[in-house]
Amino acid sequence: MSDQSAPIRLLLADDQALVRGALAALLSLEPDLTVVAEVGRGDEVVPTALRCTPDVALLDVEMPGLDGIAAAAALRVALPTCRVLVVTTFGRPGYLRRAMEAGANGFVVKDTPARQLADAVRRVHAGLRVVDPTLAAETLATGASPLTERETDVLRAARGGGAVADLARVLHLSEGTVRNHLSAAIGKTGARNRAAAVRIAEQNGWLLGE
Amino acid sequence: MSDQSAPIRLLLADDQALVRGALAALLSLEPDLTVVAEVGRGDEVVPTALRCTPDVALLDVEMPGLDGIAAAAALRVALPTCRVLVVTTFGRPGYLRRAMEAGANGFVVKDTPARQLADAVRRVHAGLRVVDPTLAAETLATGASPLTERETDVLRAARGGGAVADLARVLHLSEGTVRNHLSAAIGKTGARNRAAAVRIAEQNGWLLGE
DNA sequence: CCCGGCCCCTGACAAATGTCATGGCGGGAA
DNA sequence: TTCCCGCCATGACATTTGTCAGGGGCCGGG
Repeated sequence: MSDQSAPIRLLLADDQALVRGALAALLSLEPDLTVVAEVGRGDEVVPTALRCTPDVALLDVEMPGLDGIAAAAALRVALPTCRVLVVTTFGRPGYLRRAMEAGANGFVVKDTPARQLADAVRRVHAGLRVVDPTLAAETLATGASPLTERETDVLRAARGGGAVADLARVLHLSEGTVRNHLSAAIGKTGARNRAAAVRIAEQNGWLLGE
Repeated sequence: MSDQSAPIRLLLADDQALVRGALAALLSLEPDLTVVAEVGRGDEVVPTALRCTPDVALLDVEMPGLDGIAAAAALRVALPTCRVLVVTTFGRPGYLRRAMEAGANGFVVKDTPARQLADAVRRVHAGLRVVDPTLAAETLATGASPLTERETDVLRAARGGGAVADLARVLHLSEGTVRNHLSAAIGKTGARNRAAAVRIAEQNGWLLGE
């Protein structure tokens, strides 16, 4: 397709070097695609993109430095001509929502067939939106996070498995306040446990952002 | 290398279709390697291998049906001529240990550079062992799991975040017994929490096997 | 044979956790 | 402005959790 025009320039961002390289190999098989840059950290996306001016950036969500959603948002303002395709391991409903709000043009889960990736890239480059339909439905069903900002903070801090006293110290809050927020989060998630609440919130992608 | 002899036949097992396909593309670039089969589930490894008779099998650890370690062990007896290279996302010390005990010939983490993968495959095919040196050291340091079988069971069941009563029901144990096992596990892991104990055990790869 | 390890259970206790009622503070919507 | 609503905080309470000290039964090695 369109072999006569200039190839689509790609930037790959994934923290696992092996899959990064493998994706590069896969996409390089297509004559109309070229990988012009690869990075392994979220905070390298914008600097590298400014240097290499890719047409499309493929961003993983789970990355050190800066998560893929935040990187997408930053890239949006730094290089508006560059389309963003988020490629992630987990089909967390919240991820899709956040990615779209951050201005991503497409969202692909890593267990879609390999052949479809190149098409997704072309679609995104053409200005179309690409979204996994199953995931889209699930996202609509799950809805946005019911958690308040502090509740999210507390839940995030609780992931490590620390006691209330620890969380209070880290968050500069009273122990009672922490317990209140936790209780609220437990109620909203429908869990009966702090641990279960963390798990549920995580699965829904409500705990993004460090 | 050795373009004149028959190419090395490969089987790929990874639950994420995209990385599976990408790895296939990457390895197919090498003239002396051929991908003869791809599967997305652990329990498909042996049947497919018997049909396709690969020389080397690349197995992910996290897979539905059967984890990569168990698949490696099964493959070992079903098709002894086939070498096994475990390729995994997480450098859990316990994974490496278990993989070696299961008869794997090599162990590669997914954030090693892409170029090294083909070499690893060739080394394994030549009968050599391939192991990430950093991870090997860490494995030696961490040692085998100190957890007893029941302690492991209880900890596994506790991942969901259920209360003691729930675990007791699932495991057909008294609540007191569950608490005792949990307490022991907490002590051995050095945690001060059930949740933290689960986290630590998981990170060390002590919770494998459904 | 006896000892030690693992397993299962009991009962009791201290500590952590989850819930509730209550109240003050601030900002945004009606 | 008034009235929510989120946020922070207290204190009190019931429940859950983690710990400890027991007690049995089953093995396998010294």
